[in-house]
Amino acid sequence: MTEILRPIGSIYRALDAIANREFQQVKLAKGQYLYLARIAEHPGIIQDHLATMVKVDRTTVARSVKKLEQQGLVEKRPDETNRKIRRLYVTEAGADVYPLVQRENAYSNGVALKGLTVEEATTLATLLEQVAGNVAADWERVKQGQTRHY
Amino acid sequence: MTEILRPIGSIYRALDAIANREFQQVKLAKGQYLYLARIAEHPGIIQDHLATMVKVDRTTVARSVKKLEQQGLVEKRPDETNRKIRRLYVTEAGADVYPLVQRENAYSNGVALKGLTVEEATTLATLLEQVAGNVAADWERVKQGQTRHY
DNA sequence: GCGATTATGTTGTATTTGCAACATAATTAA
DNA sequence: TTAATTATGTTGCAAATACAACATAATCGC
Repeated sequence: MTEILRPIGSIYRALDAIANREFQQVKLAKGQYLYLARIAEHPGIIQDHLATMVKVDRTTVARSVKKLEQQGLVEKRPDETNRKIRRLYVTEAGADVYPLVQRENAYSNGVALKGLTVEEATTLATLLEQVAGNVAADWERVKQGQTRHY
Repeated sequence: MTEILRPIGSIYRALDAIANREFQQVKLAKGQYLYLARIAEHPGIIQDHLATMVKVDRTTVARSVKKLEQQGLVEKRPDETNRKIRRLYVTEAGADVYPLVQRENAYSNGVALKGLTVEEATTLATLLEQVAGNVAADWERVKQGQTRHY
């Protein structure tokens, strides 16, 4: 069978390391750029959904978002009707940092796609979305404690 | 520009989390499956090259491999001519664990490719290899301390 | 309506991770 | 040959990460 996991791993680890290093300049800790961007793009999202969206452990997201809050980049607001959830929004300061994240990500994306035609890039994106969909279900199952049987 | 980084991130984090969880059964700590597999496939590889290959920080690889050694899954042998490097090999115990890593990875790969035709999978793999190549150079530059200019 | 289950959030704790900084062998340059 | 640079390896340390366990609000099933 065609192997796709290894190049995906290489691409991810390389670009994630670069991103984390770059964002130290704006005092973002490892991983925080991910959450900041998603919150900026999905105002009012709650932590658990954020975790599911990015596929990171709930408790990791919880602590990282708490830190974003302490840094004044994100705020948690109570919901009108649901007393348990806290909705997430970027603050003004957070809104200032977000474009830097976008710019870095766009740059990395450009590096990644260098030498591919527009059609190739589109094909790649489409196939990756499909794969991401396939994998999401498995992740949620395992996160809920189910074990695989080979 | 077409966005490919996010699905790649989702796929990676989801499958990496699953893999790490599965491999707890064979007492592999987070990340160790990566190194064990590469050492099994490249007998005699040295730590630094392993780090470059998988795109993980040198010092992280160093500690993870040290632990593999302490667990008796990998051994470090001196080189004939070079007194500094230590060549890595899987032990018999390590050779027993390696197929389990292969099996899990193959399973995940299958989940990932579900619903894609053989041609689509091949296309995807080819494009991903190209992207991985593009990204590798950037990673090494940043790891050597060079900063990007946007 | 009420009990059971699920969803959401938090904290404790052990571990991995990665940047700095260092040590020294090997290689390159002069 | 020797000095400078690079390659390889390690350790200190601060921080992120993730599993387990818990708390409680919300929702579901009856």
